[in-house]
Amino acid sequence: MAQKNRLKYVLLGLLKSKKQTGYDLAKSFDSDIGEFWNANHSQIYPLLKRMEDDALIGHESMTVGQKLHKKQYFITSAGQEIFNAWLKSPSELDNTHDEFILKLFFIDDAQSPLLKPMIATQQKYHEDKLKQLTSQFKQKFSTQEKIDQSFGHSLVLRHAIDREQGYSRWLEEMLTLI
Amino acid sequence: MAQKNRLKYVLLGLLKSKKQTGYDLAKSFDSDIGEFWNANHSQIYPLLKRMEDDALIGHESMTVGQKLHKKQYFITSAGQEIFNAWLKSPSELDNTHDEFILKLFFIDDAQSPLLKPMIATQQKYHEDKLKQLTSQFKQKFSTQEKIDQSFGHSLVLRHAIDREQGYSRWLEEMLTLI
DNA sequence: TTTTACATGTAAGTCGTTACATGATTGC
DNA sequence: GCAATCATGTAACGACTTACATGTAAAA
Repeated sequence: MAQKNRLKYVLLGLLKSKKQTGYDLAKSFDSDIGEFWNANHSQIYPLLKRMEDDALIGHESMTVGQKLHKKQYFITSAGQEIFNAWLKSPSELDNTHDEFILKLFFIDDAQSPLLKPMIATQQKYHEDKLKQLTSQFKQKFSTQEKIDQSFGHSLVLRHAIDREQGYSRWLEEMLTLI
Repeated sequence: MAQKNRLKYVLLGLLKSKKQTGYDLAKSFDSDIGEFWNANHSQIYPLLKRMEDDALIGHESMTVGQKLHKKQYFITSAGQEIFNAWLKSPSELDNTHDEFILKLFFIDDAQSPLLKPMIATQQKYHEDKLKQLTSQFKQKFSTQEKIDQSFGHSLVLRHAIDREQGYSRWLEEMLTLI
């Protein structure tokens, strides 16, 4: 019953490249992957425990300094297997929950005074986003070598950039229609 | 604590134009608005009750045939007010949960044999989607008059079409890179 | 008459967010 | 010494999905 738990696969995917603590994993969502997936530590820690119960991951305990305990999680072969199976499985697409789009749907009148300010706010938002993504791409993928090393990541960032450009074009076009 | 409840505003928005039963509202998500928002009747019925408790909506009971009871819901002035306030409030954007993008992120190697079939599947999906959206647009907005009557809805559909076109272009470009 | 659509609910479970709670280490 | 960051958890709650449950009306 209920939902997908794709976060499980995200965590496996992140652990595939290196051993990490729950804290490290949580941080990944602030940069990198945060562009299209999110999770808080309060969701991550319990899930890591469940995944360990299912033998998809394991951990090594470490002590840093005098008494700070860390858990370095790693992926097991069973984890590798279900991750690979997931990669090969059919993909689903949940609809974006874009509140601006939702509001727009309900604005019947092209002359509504709400439209222009709403569009302006969105333009600002998506232009900022575009700038941010573009600089992120330049920073992360400055050489062909770096692209080759994280090919999928580069494609995904490229897509995010395309998406923002498309969004901006659409907003621009809207203005000509009102 | 926790989440947005934008569904409340969707229901208010739908009730703004006409009185409807819970069943009617649930059906709206199969067509129209379903393109970018979804809800099941099991979520809708309890929410309608709560909204009525909050005096945002009311209902008239009707009997169809011999004994079938219907509840025709309508929006109250309080409901109108909070709906209008929502339209004017800042909009948030939840990230798309696109499983294909997520998988792609984890594919480091441009030579991975997984890539081509994954892309092919996505191309098929988004081409079909595009065709479906295009015919929907033609059917719903065949005249300028119809566009003017549901201006926001037309813009939203246009956006969905743009999005699919952009997605397809990006997939096409990916193929040239591998 | 039989199937499809109309119509309304409840139950159980997972997902995800916000808040609560605690403590150690490192850099300034 | 103090602030920022590292580090790990739990609690409460709302959102959403899937399944269970029931019955009527209209159309084929």
